Amino acid sequence: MGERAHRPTVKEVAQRAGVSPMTVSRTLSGGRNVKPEVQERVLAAVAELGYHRNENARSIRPGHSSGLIGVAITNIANPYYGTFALGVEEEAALAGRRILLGNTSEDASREAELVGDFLGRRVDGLVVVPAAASSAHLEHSQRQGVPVVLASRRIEGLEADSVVLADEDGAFRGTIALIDRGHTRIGYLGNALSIFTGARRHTGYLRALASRGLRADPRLVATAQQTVDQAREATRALLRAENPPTAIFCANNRNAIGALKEIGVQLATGLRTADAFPEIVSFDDFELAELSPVPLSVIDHDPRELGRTAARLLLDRLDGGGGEAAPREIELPVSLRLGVR
Amino acid sequence: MGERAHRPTVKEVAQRAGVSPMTVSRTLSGGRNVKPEVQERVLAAVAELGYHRNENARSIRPGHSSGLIGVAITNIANPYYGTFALGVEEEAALAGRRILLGNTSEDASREAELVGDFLGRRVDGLVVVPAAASSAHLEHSQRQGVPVVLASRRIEGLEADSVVLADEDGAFRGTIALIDRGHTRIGYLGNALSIFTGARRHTGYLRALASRGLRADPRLVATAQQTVDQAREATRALLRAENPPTAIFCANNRNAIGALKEIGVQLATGLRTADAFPEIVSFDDFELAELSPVPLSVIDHDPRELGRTAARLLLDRLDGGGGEAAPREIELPVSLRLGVR
DNA sequence: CTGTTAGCGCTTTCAG
DNA sequence: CTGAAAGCGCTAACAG
Repeated sequence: MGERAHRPTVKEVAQRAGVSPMTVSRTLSGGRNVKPEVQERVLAAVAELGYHRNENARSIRPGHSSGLIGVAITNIANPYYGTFALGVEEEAALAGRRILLGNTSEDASREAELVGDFLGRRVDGLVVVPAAASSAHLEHSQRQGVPVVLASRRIEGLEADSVVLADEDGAFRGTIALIDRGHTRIGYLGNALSIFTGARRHTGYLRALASRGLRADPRLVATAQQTVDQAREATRALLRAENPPTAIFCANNRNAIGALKEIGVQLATGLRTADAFPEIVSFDDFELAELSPVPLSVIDHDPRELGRTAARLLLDRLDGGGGEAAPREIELPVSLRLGVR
Repeated sequence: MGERAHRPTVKEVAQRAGVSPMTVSRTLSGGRNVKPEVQERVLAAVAELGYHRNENARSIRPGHSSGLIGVAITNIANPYYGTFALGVEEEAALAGRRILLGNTSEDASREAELVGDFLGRRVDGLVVVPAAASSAHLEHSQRQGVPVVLASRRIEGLEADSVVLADEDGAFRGTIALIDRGHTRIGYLGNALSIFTGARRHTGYLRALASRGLRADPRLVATAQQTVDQAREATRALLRAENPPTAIFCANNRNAIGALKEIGVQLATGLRTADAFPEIVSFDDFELAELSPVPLSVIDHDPRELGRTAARLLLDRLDGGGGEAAPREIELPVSLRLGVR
């Protein structure tokens, strides 16, 4: 397999083409001031040897950059973030850049480590879905001239470009939709309020209730679920309550999927019919939403576009010369799709 | 934001600590042969300046490697591959390595480009879900001493470590299960037969039919769907056929989800009841499978484990000294989960 | 225990 | 149009 474990260098290419390393370098950088026939010889040597410029060596020269973008997300396995990463990757690839991907598992110290590592690899910039509100490591990055773009979540007090969703607006409208359909006991399943989106969506939910003169019942609110299984468990608890909700607002797809799974399983026992179970609104669309056994509406948005936008914000700052411009804060709209099922 | 756009170097740290660059270097590499009190001074300077070793500069020194693993997958947006990437990332992180991620969109030339770029960045190795059977660029990588691990799909004639699923076995068992439930007209939805998994799963399906004396009806076989929407379309065509199938074998999650969506939508019209629709077997589990409106069985496996295994094969070759060992070909078992719904 | 020298692969001067 | 020299940030190897 790796018999001839050797990566050719400029020198070897030069030797083979009978020129100096500089001529090879020039040829590979566009060929300005190199006789066409010499270029041909160089290119031939490159092909024969299978030469690839060492980008790491290039990147240590002053002025040159690594062409790398560090991407730190909280959970690649969530298709939402996978799609987000795809958006970043696409846009980065268009600008000739590559992404370094790391998973933080929603862990702040892991994120700090990751950022440190990224800086060591001389990334040109960072796209981060922050795991927590701590920002020392991100400020550090900025101070070294490595811009940071926050995606999906902002951090209080950190001056950085950011792109987030209209969380509160979406949650508000979704909850209002439930109230309009006659519900007054509306449960809430979301992630921790300490998380940016968690807090904003919860606020939207509360504001909707208040705007219609409804009082929130804290016993119907669960905000600690990170996984589908935890969401199922929370749903089970909600359904077992004395006076269970007739509708549930799910603040993200993990929770909506957990709720629907639990409802599906309980339905399969045949003890109760579908209309005995709560109607659902989900922040985040997800696959097979249309198979929901209960009425379902979805607050829809495009994670890929979120990724693209984050990348574009970063690339603008890197290539667009706007290195010192004021932070841009973008809020992407969401759309309410009623009665997906 | 980037006011003091400056990344400190060893020299500056050395100066600040009143030592030579070598002492800084030694301290950062474990501190062998450096007086503890001097180490402290160095570490203090590092912290004050926010110094990070330039990994790119380190990696050009002989013997040192980049610590990067190039990962080329066909579609990050598919949660299956997202989870796969997570597995690779996890295992790489345990070995102190980072992943460079690229998306090929199932496009062979894009894959070749990506591999070239990865080589330029001096990755230690490659994990590839090959988009096509072409392997020149991968052999090239191996020749330069950069090992390649193939995941999910193998390439005929390429000597490389690989980890794939028991595609044929799974498809065989899934199809047999349908036959055992009395079905004789069994449709097939899969991706192109030119794709490794496509061919293997199709073979398993055919072999199952043949083993029970059933003849495959080519009009019930569709093998060109890459997306959920294409799968829906294909399902619609199948259901509209003169003598429609009473069961469908779906060779991947895109196709199963498309089929279930189409069935769900048709059911919602109320023209026919659920038992008028075909029973489904899906190769690949997926979220909300339990909400299927028709009986569903699943050929289950763990993409994260696939990713971990691929990474481990690569790391073994890199760190385990087994640089020249014969290629290892792993086939992960799959499990048939009958009656998920 | 610490510093000096040299050179990794590359490219920006500066001379031809 | 082409090459020689110098140095990017870092660390083996060799003094001391």
